[in-house]
Amino acid sequence: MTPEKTVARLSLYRRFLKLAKDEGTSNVYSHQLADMVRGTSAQVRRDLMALGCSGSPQKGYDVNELIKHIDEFFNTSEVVDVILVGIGNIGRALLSYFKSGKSHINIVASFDSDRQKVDRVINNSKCYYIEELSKFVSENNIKTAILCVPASEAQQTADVLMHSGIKGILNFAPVRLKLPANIFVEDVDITMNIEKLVYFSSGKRK
Amino acid sequence: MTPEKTVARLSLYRRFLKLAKDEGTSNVYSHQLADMVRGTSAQVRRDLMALGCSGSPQKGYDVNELIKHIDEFFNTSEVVDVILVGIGNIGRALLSYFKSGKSHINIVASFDSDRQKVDRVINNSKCYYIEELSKFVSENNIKTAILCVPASEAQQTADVLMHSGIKGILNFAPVRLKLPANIFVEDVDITMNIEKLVYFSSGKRK
DNA sequence: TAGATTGTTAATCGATTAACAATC
DNA sequence: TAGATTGTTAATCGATTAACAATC
Repeated sequence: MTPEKTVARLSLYRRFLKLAKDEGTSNVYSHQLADMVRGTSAQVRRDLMALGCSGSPQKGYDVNELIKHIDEFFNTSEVVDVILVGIGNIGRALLSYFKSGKSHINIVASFDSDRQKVDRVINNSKCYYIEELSKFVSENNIKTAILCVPASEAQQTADVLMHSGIKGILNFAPVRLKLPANIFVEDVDITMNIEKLVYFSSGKRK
Repeated sequence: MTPEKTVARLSLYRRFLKLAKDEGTSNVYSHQLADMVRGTSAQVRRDLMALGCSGSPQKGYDVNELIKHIDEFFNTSEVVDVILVGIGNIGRALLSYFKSGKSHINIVASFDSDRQKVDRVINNSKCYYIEELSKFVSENNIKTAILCVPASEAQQTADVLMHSGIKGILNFAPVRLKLPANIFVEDVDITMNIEKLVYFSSGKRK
């Protein structure tokens, strides 16, 4: 229903708003939020309108009200359990990053095919053997997974995730996963990002 | 000149084509490449046309010719030196990922403000003290940087990068950098990605 | 030939941008 | 009031999609 880009921007607005709130700011203008997302103020107004938020001239938008609405949108009152598959360098970095628990997103368990890693607790989440994944996912009704396995294992692991009932995958493997359209896949493709970056920073930018 | 999305897709095409070549495939059809990028065959044909590549009915496109053209587009014959700032979990993961040297992108040096890390060689790249960054960048004519410092230090580090002559930044810090328009910034915002993922995998997807 | 794919043009779609009266 | 910002509509822009004759 809500377009992908709007969802992405709402997430960024929220981060900015929480910082603003911590600093004691009580109201913001659309152009301040626009700076945050490299967008325009009209775009921000449209996003917030879609969310049912209204502002006023002179005062702009109420920070607390916006946070409340965006929190509702993302349903942050409910903790979402997520699993992570593949304890390599990136996997470990993500576990470390999310252990803070500031977010409503919680990496409840991790999985690896390396027996040496199994049963260890890395950054608050216990590592299980990959074969236990299916059972864990269905028993705990997990819907979202972070996939950090090597490229060569990505597709077969994704298939397991799908059959276990996972509906969304954040894919760090440099491979395009072939999955049915009802599974939402978000690719984080760093090699591609760097190639793009090098291209545009080498003076070929329009 | 070339749109961002096309550049991103070309990078993906190349990866797919190299795999195909290794498997002995000599020609591909637009729909095969379309699968790779979750796009359409018409889109692929347009991208390749923009690149000056032409195919033929029945045979499609010649794999070697495409690789040649895309390599030329990305200028892969020339090794591009890139620096990395911030040896935390993500920084280390990236160094490990790029040490293979398969790509034309080479992380020549890394920088950190922690004296303990300085002078160590982590995954083929020596770590320097952050204060040496400016000198290193200008002396070695570096144009591209990967920024993995904590959010609190991101903006000030980005300012240093800019003043040193960096033109492109891959930003892993969950902060929107404020930089002039001539600096190309690519954000890798994992928190946002996960929030988006959770939203769309929780049944709210259109 | 028949059939799938090509290059290329035209139509569609959606998002962004511009514009402006209403508001505080 | 004057001025900046708001909600909202209309115009623009660009990318995607559809269409189709030409090709091997």
